[in-house]
Amino acid sequence: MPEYRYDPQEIEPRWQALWAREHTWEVSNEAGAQERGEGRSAPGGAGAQPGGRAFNSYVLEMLPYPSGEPHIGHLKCYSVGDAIAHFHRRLGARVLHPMGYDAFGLPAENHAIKTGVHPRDSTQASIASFQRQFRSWGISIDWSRELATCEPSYYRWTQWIFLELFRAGLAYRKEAAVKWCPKDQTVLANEQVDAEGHCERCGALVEVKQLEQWFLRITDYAERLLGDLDGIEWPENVKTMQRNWIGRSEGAEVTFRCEELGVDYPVFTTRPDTLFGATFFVMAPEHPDVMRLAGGTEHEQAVHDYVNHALNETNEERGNAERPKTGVPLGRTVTNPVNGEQIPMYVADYVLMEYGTGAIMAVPAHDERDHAFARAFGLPIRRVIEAPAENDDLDEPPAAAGVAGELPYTGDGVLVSSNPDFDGMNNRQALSAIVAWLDREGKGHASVNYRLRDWLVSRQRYWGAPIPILYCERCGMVPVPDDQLPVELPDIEDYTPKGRSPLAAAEDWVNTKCPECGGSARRETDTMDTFVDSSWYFLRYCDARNDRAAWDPAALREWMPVDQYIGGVEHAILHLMYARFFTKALADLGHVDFQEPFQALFTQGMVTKDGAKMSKSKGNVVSPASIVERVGADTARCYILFVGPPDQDADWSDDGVDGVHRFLGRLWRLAAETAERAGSPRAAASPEGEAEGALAVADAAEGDDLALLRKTHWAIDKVSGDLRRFAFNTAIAAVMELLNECSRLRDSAQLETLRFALTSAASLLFPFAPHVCSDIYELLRGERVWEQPWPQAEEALLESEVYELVCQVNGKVRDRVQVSADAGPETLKDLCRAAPNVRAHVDGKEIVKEIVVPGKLVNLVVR
RNA sequence: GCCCGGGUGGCGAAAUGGGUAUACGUAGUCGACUUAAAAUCGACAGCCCCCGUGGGGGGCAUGCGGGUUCGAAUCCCGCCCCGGGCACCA
Repeated sequence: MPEYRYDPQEIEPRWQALWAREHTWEVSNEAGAQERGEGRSAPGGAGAQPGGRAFNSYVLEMLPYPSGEPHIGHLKCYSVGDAIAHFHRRLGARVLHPMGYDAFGLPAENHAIKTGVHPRDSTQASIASFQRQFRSWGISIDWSRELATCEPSYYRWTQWIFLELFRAGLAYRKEAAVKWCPKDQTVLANEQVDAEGHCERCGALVEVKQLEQWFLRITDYAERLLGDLDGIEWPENVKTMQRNWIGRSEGAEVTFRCEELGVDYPVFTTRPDTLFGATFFVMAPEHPDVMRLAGGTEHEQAVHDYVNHALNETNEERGNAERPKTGVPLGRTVTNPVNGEQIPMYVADYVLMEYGTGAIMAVPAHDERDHAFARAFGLPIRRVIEAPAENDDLDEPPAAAGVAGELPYTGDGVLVSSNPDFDGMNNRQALSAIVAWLDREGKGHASVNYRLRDWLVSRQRYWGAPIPILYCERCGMVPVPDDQLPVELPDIEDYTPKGRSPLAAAEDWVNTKCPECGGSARRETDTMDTFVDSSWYFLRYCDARNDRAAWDPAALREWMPVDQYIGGVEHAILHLMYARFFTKALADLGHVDFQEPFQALFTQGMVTKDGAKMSKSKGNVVSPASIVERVGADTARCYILFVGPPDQDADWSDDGVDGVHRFLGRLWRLAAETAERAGSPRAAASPEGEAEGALAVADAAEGDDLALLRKTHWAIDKVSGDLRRFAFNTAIAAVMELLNECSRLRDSAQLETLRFALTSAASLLFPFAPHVCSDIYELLRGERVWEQPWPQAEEALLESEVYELVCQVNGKVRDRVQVSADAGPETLKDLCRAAPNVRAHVDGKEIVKEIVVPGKLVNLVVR
């Protein structure tokens, strides 16, 4: 017998070449279009589509940001996604599984600043490297739909969407505070400012500057973004993160009036029940009225200094809730609308301009922050809620609400020292009553507030999609007409930002004609946040080569929403929220007819080395290319899925990789030897009826043949179930068990049985190790495994006519006996009592209870 | 501080609805093949104790302490540790 050597370096390129040559993983839109109206259905399970009718499935991994080479996290993400894509195909789906690149962004631009290499060139080089490696991993991608967000043919439509949002009032300009380096004369991204507030490049103290910025009105969608989370199959932790980010709070808006200036100041509060305990009023340093209020008072200078200082603090400093409260009086008072009291006004940095109205009523008795401020400034603290007497019943307040007698008390209780109408009332009832009263008096109303802020999308950067807006001296802000899109990014020499976007220096490009009046106009020089590019790419894949529209609605109807989205949990908030927002906005504009882009989401865990995140500085980076070169892509992919549950972090171990490599080698060698023995050489297509042949074996099977058949069907059942719950690690373990059984019985079982078992192993392992399994399937059957339906487990072979009954005494296993599968409870009890070691433990004692779990165990309770 | 994950052999892990804890893989030990090694193949293997040639028996083990149950890694209560997210959001 010849010696067989498993050689992935020979096997893998051979199959990759075939898939490329035959465009195996490409799907057209037309075929599906004919089936439209059949109703889409998720692959609920093998045989979910009786009659084998094709259904559509869109399997998508988050598109990579092409920088350098793919890392191990990419390998994990695409190994998971490809396994799902293959599984869906074999269940009968037409699978859309595309690839693209999130190709605009800061790293390429910073690289350009350092080296002068155009971002387009470095990005293109990186994309080439990603393409090469994805092909070398054998990922089943429909390359005909490939895209990069930096191509004009793509960002033309990014710009079109921006203008659609603009025309709908969802994109707008507003002054906003940005980080500004006075020495470099440039706007800085938050990441470019160090913890102490210095410019990363020159070390100068960074200032805050108000500049006109572009925003997208995502806050209009807060309620829908929150509510629609209930209808999608996402991990609970991701939903929770989005809910927290949206941060819905119910409460009331209440108006406090400054009589001296005759100005009303509304505040938002979640606790209108504590209104009678408001003893002062605080405004954020950014509040536009602060200087006007302090003007002419003895505090004017102090307020000026305080505000200046506060505005120049870093987010880290401002955000630290632990540090002592600071602030200064404004020298004015406002009227508390519920009792007419004049309460003093302050400015303090613990109040945020971005939330609510930028001003708060302070209730020091029932809010920890207000309490701390009142203590620091010697302000009155008035208790208006009395905690329930004692925690002597089940309704004890949560520990977080504080101890009953102490202040601040944030729990529930009974209103006191408020007003005869409300005193004695439970605070939750009083809350509604007070809001109703405010409403009647015109002094307030119920209100909902969100933590979510509008999305700042303009960047003073070069390597992004230009914002397609013109500024005409006569007509003002003018959108670039659709027929003039894309607004192409001009080539420039100097990428360093100088006060404005680097694009501002391209005078020829900036100066243009107004499409409305023909007069001179200037282009917007800011570019878009790269998150805009990635907020709609999944739509473009459905119709990637359309040059007349962003997509044909029919194409979206065929594929959207994405059936299974896969990516890192680090995108739980921003990308996934923005993509949902775009989808809803586009639905409102009539461009799509669904509300959620991603029906199901899977978030994969991180891959670490020696327990630490891989990083160049730590020198613990494992490069996928080196692994593939050493042991092949099948091993790399299987290992990353075998090492543990894919949603959890996994630590890379070279020993583990070798183990999986040995396993694939054993499988391939045994298959090759078996093929040789069976005289079924490669490419000589085997005769019809192979599967029936195996079944014929099943009918008559006994002994080792039956054992091997049973193991095979057990594995089919196990892997099918495991794939549905993303338990790839146990699926692979099940195929390992099957192979171990094959090895054990290789000489005692019939050749046909062995061939059937190995064919099944290859079929089941194919979603994880496509090359070697294609090779094995061809060796044993002369057929293409990816064209075969997913195997079905025979019910009859999943059950055995005997099993091992566990015999327990007082819950401890004392013996095991072989019993017939159809034995009744009484028989089982008898057999258990008769077991030798059970008798030893029962002897001389009284059996008080007998528990029977048919198919599993009998437990005798003795005294 | 708040909200999520997680804690099981030397290591990665499994146990899918309360029912045989430790599947599978690693590293390890022993054996076969070999002049030798690697590779490959086969066997053993949670910890402790007892009897014994083979083999068998008992006790203890799923972060810690309680509880529910015939029976708990799994459910409940109270803690400890590790990782992640949010964090002055009124």
